[in-house]
Amino acid sequence: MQDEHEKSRRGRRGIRRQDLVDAALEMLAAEGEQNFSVRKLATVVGVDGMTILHHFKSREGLMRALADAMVAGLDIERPKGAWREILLEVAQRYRGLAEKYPKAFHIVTRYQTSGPADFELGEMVYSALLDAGFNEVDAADYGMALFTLAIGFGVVEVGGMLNPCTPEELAEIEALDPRLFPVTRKMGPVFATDESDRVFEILLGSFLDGIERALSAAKR
Amino acid sequence: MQDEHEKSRRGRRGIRRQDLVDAALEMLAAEGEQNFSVRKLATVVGVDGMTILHHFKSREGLMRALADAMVAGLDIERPKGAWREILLEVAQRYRGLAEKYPKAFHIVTRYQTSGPADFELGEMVYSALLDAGFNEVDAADYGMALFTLAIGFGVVEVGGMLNPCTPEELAEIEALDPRLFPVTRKMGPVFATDESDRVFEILLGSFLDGIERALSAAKR
DNA sequence: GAAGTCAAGGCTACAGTGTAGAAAAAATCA
DNA sequence: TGATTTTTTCTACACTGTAGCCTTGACTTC
Repeated sequence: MQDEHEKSRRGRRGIRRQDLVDAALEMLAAEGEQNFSVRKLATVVGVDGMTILHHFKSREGLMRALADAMVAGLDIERPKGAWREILLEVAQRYRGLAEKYPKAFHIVTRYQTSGPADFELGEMVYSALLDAGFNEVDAADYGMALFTLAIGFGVVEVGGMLNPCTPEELAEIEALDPRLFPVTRKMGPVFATDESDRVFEILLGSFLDGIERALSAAKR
Repeated sequence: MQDEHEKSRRGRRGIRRQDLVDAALEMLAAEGEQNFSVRKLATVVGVDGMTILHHFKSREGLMRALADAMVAGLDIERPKGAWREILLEVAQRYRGLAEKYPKAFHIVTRYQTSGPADFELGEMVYSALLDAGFNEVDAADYGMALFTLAIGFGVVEVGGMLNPCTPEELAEIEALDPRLFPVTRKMGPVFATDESDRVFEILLGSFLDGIERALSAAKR
């Protein structure tokens, strides 16, 4: 917290905190949280394991730093467009982040308590909603809904739920009793196609349309 | 998998698989994944740790069983109402499940690959969407969107992002530069209120409205 | 310059973890 | 009965996060 402005300071052996975060993020995204360990990271970076813990207090402290680094990596420059473009951009960036760190993105939900961690991001979204015509209470609710939608979708997507059915899963569906599960059996082939883009479009589109409807209802 | 139909069979020492799952779920929900261990569970149940691993092959196998047990615990009886009531019910049940197991719900996203694990749940949702007038492709997409929305919201909510701001977080907001973050500062008091119900309502409401719009557009 | 202060970084030790494999005990089958 | 399979336990091993103590270097202060 207090040394937020001197991230690039390096110690005696040239260890920059940012380098540790970058290497940790790469390893975490590649191997997953279960196979990630402080000691493995240490050998990759070439330092003693305890050095890393000295920088982040604990494994959990490191994880928290990684979550912060990820949302900081969104780096959205404030766009000039209307509120709809802004919100769309934010959601797409979150999705891109999830796809960039498939096995690491879920930790964002664990350490991001009470709203967006990045204040610039929040300022951008909430001011867009106020400009659109919401009062402060509604702007807060719809803004939180956007972050919830974006992050929630990302977690579910990288969790694999939107992946096309594997042949084994498809076989499992086709082994179902057609009298008990007629619909699921009939739709089997559809589940074998990639639906993720369409699901994202449906969820975000209906949410943005819902905003428009709420705005026009308020003006009336 | 192969002994799905004989869950209540008990071995020499009267250990039922379901008892292990129940105890594990309770411990996991109470202590969180980080503080959960197979050995701790074993001492609580009163057996050797390796006995549990024999039943579930590995820690990951146990976790997978817990994820399955959670979605099985949704136990939604097929309601008679229109599609809108059915989808609303499913989403609310998922939210209730997340709130029942706050520290455990996120594992659902990790092991639930390619659609809802519970085929009865899927059959219910997809047939409702077909009855509403969707073709099979659209029904699949909108159904997946519902599960994504429900599970994603649950994960974000139990992660704490929708909790009201704590006094410390509020102080942090009020310490921001008013020239750089005018909106965020002005909205501080709003963030200190509980927005979770409203966010759920907004997201689910606009999604269901989006379905209605898509249906009427298709009929035209 | 010298002395003192403090953070960076490394070493060791410890309790706890998941897992593999062998062994014992009970249940099941012939 | 005897043979075999499954359940349960035991033992051992590599690995984990963490605490405490140490050395080293950079910095401040006189």
